[in-house]
Amino acid sequence: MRLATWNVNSLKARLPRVEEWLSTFRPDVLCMQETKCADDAFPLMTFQAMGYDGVHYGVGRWNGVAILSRVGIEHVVAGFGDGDTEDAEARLLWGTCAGVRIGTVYVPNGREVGHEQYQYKLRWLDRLRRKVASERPSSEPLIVCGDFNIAPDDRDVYDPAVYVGATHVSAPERAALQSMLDWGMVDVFRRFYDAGGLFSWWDYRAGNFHKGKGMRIDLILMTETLAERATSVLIDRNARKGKGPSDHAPVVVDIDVT
DNA sequence: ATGGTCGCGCAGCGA
Repeated sequence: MRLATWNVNSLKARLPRVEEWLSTFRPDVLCMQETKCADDAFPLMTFQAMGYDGVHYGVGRWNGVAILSRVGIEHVVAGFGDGDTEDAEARLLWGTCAGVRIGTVYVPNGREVGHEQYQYKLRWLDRLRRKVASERPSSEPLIVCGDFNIAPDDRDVYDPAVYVGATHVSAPERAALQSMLDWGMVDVFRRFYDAGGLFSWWDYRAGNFHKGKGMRIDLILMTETLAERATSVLIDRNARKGKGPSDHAPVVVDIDVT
């Protein structure tokens, strides 16, 4: 199975790039974040014409998540579906593709440390951890991928000094991510790369992409039973180049599920 | 030149 995650930063603005990318990589599953569209504006037929089924959860303008699959999508759940009051923002969507339970996540940005949005981010991450643990036993195949808005460690930012005191690197955020890893999820990218300087997001401003000033905040977490079958991972930074890119690059994993 | 970007949606905010 080839699975990818990509924060597209508006599906409407990015559709030509997404179509081009799909036809090149032909993933079995593509999880998207920040579609910024409502469900009735999701261009499902465009994807169907390319052989993909798709589900979307969004209310327009901000956030919005989607899953495309050419190996089927079943048991779709929008949001946490944990019985508590549903989050007002569309940041989480689940589906089962070829027997693998998959969640696409757009973790809140947090704005700045201590901000009300930062507290929301930490609460959201804790709720995600509980949701993940209730979704499947850690011994079973489970993938949670997307824009976590967390750089797992200092290798994942271009200059740790720049980010002292900032969101995305704070100890509580990293601890929240670590608690999911402790439960049994693997940041599969790190199974293949030890180096720093390998990023998935670069600010549009000030030519940061061309200066190599980025962060790795788009993650594919999977349970060990899948991670041990992963055969390759890459961040397609070519997708960040050229005219009209998202500020995020897709992350792709190949898993031998035969 | 002394900042430098996008997207949404039409001002200014969020990232």
